[in-house]
Amino acid sequence: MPEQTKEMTETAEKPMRRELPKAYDPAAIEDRWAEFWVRERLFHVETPSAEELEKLRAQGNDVFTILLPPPNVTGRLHMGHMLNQTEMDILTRWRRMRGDLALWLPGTDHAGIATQMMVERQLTSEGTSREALGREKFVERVWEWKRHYGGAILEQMKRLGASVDWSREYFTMDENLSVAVREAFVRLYEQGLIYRGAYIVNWCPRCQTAISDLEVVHEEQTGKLWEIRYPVVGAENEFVTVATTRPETMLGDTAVAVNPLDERYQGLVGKTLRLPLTGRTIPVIADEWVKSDFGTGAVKVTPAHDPNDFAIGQRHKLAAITVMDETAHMNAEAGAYAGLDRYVARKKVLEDLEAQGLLGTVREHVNSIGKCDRCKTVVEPRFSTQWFIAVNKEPRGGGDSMAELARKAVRADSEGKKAIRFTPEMYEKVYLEWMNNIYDWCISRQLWWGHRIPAWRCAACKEITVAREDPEKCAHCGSAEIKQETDVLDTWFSSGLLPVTVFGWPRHTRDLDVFYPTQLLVTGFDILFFWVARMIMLGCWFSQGLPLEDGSKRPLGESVPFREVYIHALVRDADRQKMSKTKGNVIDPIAIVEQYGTDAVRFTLASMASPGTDIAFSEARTEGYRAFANKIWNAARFIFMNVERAKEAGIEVDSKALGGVPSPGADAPLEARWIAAELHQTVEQINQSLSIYRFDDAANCIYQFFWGSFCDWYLEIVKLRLDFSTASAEEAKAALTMLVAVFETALRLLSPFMPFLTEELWYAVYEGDPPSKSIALARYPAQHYRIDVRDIVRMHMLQDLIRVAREERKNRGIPERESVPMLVTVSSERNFETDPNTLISENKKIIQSLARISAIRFCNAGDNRPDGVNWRAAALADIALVHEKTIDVPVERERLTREVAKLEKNLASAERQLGNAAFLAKAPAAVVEGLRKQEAENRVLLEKTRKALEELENA
RNA sequence: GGGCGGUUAGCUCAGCUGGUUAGAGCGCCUGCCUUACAAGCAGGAAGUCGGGGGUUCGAGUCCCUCACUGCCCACCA
Repeated sequence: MPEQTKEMTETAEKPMRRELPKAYDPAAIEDRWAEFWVRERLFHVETPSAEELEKLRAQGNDVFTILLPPPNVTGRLHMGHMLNQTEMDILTRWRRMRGDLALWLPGTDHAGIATQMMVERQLTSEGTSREALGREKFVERVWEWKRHYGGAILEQMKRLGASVDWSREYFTMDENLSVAVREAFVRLYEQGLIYRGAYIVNWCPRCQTAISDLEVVHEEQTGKLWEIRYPVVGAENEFVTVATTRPETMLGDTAVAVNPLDERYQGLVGKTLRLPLTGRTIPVIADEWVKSDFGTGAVKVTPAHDPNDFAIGQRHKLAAITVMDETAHMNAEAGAYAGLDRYVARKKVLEDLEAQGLLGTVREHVNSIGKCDRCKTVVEPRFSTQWFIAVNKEPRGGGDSMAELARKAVRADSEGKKAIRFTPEMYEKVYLEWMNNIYDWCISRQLWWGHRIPAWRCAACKEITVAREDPEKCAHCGSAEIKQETDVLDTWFSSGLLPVTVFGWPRHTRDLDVFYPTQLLVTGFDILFFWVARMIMLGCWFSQGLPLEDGSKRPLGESVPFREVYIHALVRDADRQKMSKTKGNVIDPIAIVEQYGTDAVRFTLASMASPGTDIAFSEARTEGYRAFANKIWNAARFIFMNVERAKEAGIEVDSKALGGVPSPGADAPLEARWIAAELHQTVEQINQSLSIYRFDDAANCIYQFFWGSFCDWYLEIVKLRLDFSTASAEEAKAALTMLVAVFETALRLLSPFMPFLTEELWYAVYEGDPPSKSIALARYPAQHYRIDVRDIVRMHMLQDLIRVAREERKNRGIPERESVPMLVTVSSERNFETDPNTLISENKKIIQSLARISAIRFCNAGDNRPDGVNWRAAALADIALVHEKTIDVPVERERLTREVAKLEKNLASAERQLGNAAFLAKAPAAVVEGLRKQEAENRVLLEKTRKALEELENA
């Protein structure tokens, strides 16, 4: 650790001296600030009283609540988290600085399967197992693990400076949240919307639990389609040939189905077949689901192992024979195959069929197979008893189903208003499409880690008792022989309730009144259905019963869990590949942060976060933004250096000028009025961009302002004003004050994007004693200075003149350090807001300094215009540099020729349009006018350039 | 099988409801250690906006079509 850093750490409160190191070293400051923000509870939000709230609203502000999508307790921070958090932090800091009551709520999710797997792995390495421990001990063990390692990701988040209210941190298995989850379950059960039943569900044989449709990922695979001949009973040489991709399941067949209209099988329906390898007999049935043109047109029906077959089985009252156990090994029903893994059994079944001559044609066949999202094991459809939420069922007594309510929340109402707005809007359609086709949600999981289902089964009457408090006896027959359901709830059930439960639901709390609905949800599309959709369903459902503050019934618009959803992109690697552990291309944000600094990484993500496109994270970009941070740092060094120098000369910056938005008067020099105008435009644009989640626009805008305008031009010009040998004390003081004020404003503007750097420099601006504890609590700049566009035009003219002069210097090979005289002929043909002569004279020093000109001589009206100089046309005037070195004729010829060609092309296009009567008649006046002006300018420029080329040839 | 995106400079991406000569960063070329910054400064080269057709006074922008590419959803054995 460098000496200075060490010293800073020791005096953490007021560490900012003005002797800043030459290069910005984020590592030297970031930890200190991250810790400071947490320790000082800077982002803690006290629930406001009614009066406070009223006051807040009276000033045009409001409550801004945002919920952190809770990462898994098992999680480590990845780039996706960092993008997500950066966006939320930018918005939260921005809203907070604008005066809103900004509450960002953090927490973690218990993540049922993931966490259980983690601990089970640990147990395995210790030579024991979940089963050996028993349920109670195992759960205690998971809690222990959670206490130990569960905070990792939030610690990383603290380090990144996320401005969340840590005092409100929650965990989805906290006591109060568990009570709420149980309440929600009981209510839904009482409303008849949670039911228990035996159906085919997706089963992961490795995790040994049911999983929902969403947790199954489909993959295309080339497999085989086998034809198997089933002999017809009573007709020795007759067969029905079925086609299947899963021959091993034939052991559980209870029928063969054909389409009722299929002529090939007309006579067979109703007949009996002998199921090979088992000897069982099964009927041939007719069902319209069967497609005659697929395979052989005859389908084996295995109700216990396929959802379609299950449906057929229901229609035809077929038995369901389960031939596999929960680990996907064949069970006793599979006879000789019992104990075999499903794929081993498949091989054996095929061999045996082959041996009996019952195997027909084998074809290649592409189909998609479902795999467990978590462990990629092939999912086995399994017939089992599970708990479901009836999302499409209307509640007793009428009303909308959960799904319908969730659709209404997103669809525009009759007045075109939407209770929840998606950005990008496209996701609204995706969401509705899904919600339109939603099936009942399987919420039971055969795990030990999670919210245990509050249902008890009576041994005596077999009835189920669901209760808020653990019951002692059966609610139906009074028997004490009751046992609690062993299953736990899907993790997403509890996280789907978060928007209400974090504020104390089911109790009607003041927090709910104040903070619900939350304003915004920022998340990736990957959990649109898992979480976003479930929150909308459950949030709308349960909050409808909560009256508003004034006691009135809560309308849908106030029932939604959030008013807006911003869906961000996926972070990919530099080659647009999805980051994954197996590919080994995962970029660890912490490693990048350590290398470039948090601010640079945040800025990278923000600047690349344009809606709709994935982010190909490139380190080159981050390197660029580290340079940007360094640029800001050095601008600060320059400013502080001048502040100190001025102090020595008895000039003090007027500190009253700081904290607002600089607004120079009409008597201020051009560059001051110009930079103020630019700053104000930047402020306006950033506020606008952030309000529509255009982080990229906002970031680019401030980058452009700070580097392109403030550093490249304003700082260079202001050096002149701070030169005490030529500038008056008054002039210097005004310039310095303006300089510091613009810089201070820029820091506040930049703060949501780069909180660390700006905090450090902001403290330094105020010599360690700023007006508030943190820049994050200062006011965000707002646009209110009346910009004079003419100042911007004037400055652009000067800049253009300087650029042309610089270019000419290069062309003539004038050494960088040498100053040369410049001749100027003002173009009287063109019309400017200010007389060009005046503009140039008044800003002579600027031109001289920035273009390294020793003296400017006006050669207007053709007088004293010397021969042998090379005239160049700038917008404001023609200029020539006096230098003995001759120009490089071939190079200059090429340049001029190119220039002429370009101008000719432009002119031709303008002329063509202006000669078009239809254009003149139909185009708006401003467009025509603009084109005319441009045409005139082009004509003059072309003439001059042609002449220059001619002179070059003659010389 | 449905649906939704994307295709603009060598690379990564902007370009709002069609309007004057299509932008940025990185990279590249040239010259500079100019007393804030070589993580810098100054200057420069570079695009027939995926192909084709249409609407329009005017198309990167709207429509049709084709190609390539990515993603989401789906119970065809």
